[in-house]
Amino acid sequence: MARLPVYLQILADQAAAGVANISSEGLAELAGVNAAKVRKDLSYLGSYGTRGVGYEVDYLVYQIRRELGLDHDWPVVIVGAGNLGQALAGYGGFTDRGFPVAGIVDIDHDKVDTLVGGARVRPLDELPQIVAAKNVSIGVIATPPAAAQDAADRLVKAGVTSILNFAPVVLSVPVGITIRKVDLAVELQILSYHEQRRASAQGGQLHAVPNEPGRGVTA
Amino acid sequence: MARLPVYLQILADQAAAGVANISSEGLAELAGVNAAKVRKDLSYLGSYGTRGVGYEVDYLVYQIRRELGLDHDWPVVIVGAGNLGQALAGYGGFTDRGFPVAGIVDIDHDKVDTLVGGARVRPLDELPQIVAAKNVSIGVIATPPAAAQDAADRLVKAGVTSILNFAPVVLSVPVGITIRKVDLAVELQILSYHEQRRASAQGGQLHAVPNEPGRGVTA
DNA sequence: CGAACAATGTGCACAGATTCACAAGCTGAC
DNA sequence: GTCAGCTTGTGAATCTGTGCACATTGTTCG
Ligand SMILES: NC(=O)c1ccc[n+]([C@@H]2O[C@H](COP(=O)([O-])OP(=O)(O)OC[C@H]3O[C@@H](n4cnc5c(N)ncnc54)[C@H](O)[C@@H]3O)[C@@H](O)[C@H]2O)c1
Ligand SMILES: NC(=O)c1ccc[n+]([C@@H]2O[C@H](COP(=O)([O-])OP(=O)(O)OC[C@H]3O[C@@H](n4cnc5c(N)ncnc54)[C@H](O)[C@@H]3O)[C@@H](O)[C@H]2O)c1
Repeated sequence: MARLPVYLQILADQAAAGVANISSEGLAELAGVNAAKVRKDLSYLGSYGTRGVGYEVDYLVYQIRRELGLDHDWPVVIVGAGNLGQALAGYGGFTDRGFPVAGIVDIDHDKVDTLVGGARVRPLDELPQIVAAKNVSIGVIATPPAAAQDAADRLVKAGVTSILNFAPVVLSVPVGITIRKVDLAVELQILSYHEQRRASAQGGQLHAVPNEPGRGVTA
Repeated sequence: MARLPVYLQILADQAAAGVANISSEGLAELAGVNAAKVRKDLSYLGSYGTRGVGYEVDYLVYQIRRELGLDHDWPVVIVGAGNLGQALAGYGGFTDRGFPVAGIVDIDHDKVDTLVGGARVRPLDELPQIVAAKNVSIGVIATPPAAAQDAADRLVKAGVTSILNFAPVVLSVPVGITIRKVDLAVELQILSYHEQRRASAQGGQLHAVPNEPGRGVTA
């Protein structure tokens, strides 16, 4: 399930805050979902909650980590050292969460050998060596859209089996390769869609939002 | 539906490439989804496809734009001018797609008045003025996790009704506010989950991927 | 020890999304 | 003008995911 990472993050927070046990209801509240859903999800792990008490936070963290394959690091290679690639490479949050940056490559010779976030940008040609040396299986594409397919092909050829794509294009990859796309413009368009409906819902006055009668989350 | 933006992007590409008509099957192929799904989605727009021919690309683009509320610009305000905030502000792709950056604010006085991507960083206090002056209804949160809830509260108070959140925390907002979260670590964890399953699927040898026997997309 | 209590795990019903299959409709060629 | 060939639009079957409700089980306190 795609909700496990969310639980994991919340549980890690709670553990850090010294919480030892949590009920499905408590976790559901924090995650903004239904309590029954939480129990179903956790029971899928063959999980061990204690009736009358709840779940032991530490053990749950361990279980989810194990299920997600986070019991060891997954080095990541970034293709494209532009605006976004640099922000990603310079961001410490990935290493903390088990995704160290094994390398970042760029086709532009002016960018090669510059430093971003502690890593030196390497030429695109060295991608296979980086992948092989660090046993990388996850690649991140942060190139312009026109170059994204080429980047994907190179990653696959180098041996990467999972790709996270930030370029707003649909990539074509061999079967067996897992690919996920993060398109920020799409996210904004979904928001504008909601704004649109909000505006055209009778009355049409903007910014007239019923405030504070209960805090909820609109998924 | 959350697929409309994807169709829109593909159709815009096709239009730019000079394609005048497209069949549901063609579009489905490009979007990596089922053809019947495409037809259902488009028929929801009360759309006009021509039997025997397909859909007129330009008109479809117009229809989807209209449905998504993209017939006019939606100015966006960014809270937090760090790594990510700067990358977002400096990225031209948003303006091109109808989401100009109305302003970017930061709590750090050292960052205020610096230039990022053509915009000058403004102090956090000026958020209400920016929102009011440009009639902003979409806010983007690019602050550290600990400050994200505060940023959300300020955005809501200033009159923003939709929020895109990059901080890895679950935000609590009044009902009526639309919120979407983009958590890159979650995306990576989902990839590692697939890697995990790949590795533990009998055999366990990494990087042994059946190459090129048909190019598909693993959603 | 036993009873009240608390919270899990799951059967079941329901709602929404997905896919299939096919009738209806348009186009173009002969 | 008619017919063959495509392609849409949609009814129906199916699948997936969600949420309720409750029996079950462990805990705590008298
Ligand atoms: N910057 C953002 O905030 C943002 C937001 C949403 C989407 N995106 C998308 O992310 C991608 C990168 O954006 P950006 O702002 O960093 O662009 P950018 O132009 O700043 O950086 C692109 C980098 O990729 C390099 N490059 C070009 N072709 C390459 C190739 N074949 N192999 C390797 N490297 C290559 C370029 O030299 C450049 O350094 C784009 O597709 C963009 O649409 C960016
Ligand atoms: N950089 C990335 O690639 C990346 C990737 C994934 C997630 N994120 C998330 O995005 C967020 C920002 O990341 P970053 O790398 O840009 O961090 P950063 O530390 O570089 O920047 C954060 C900025 O927010 C400002 N800030 C702090 N408190 C504020 C407040 N209350 N109001 C307004 N501004 C405030 C800080 O002054 C700073 O300039 C973080 O939550 C991070 O987890 C970043």
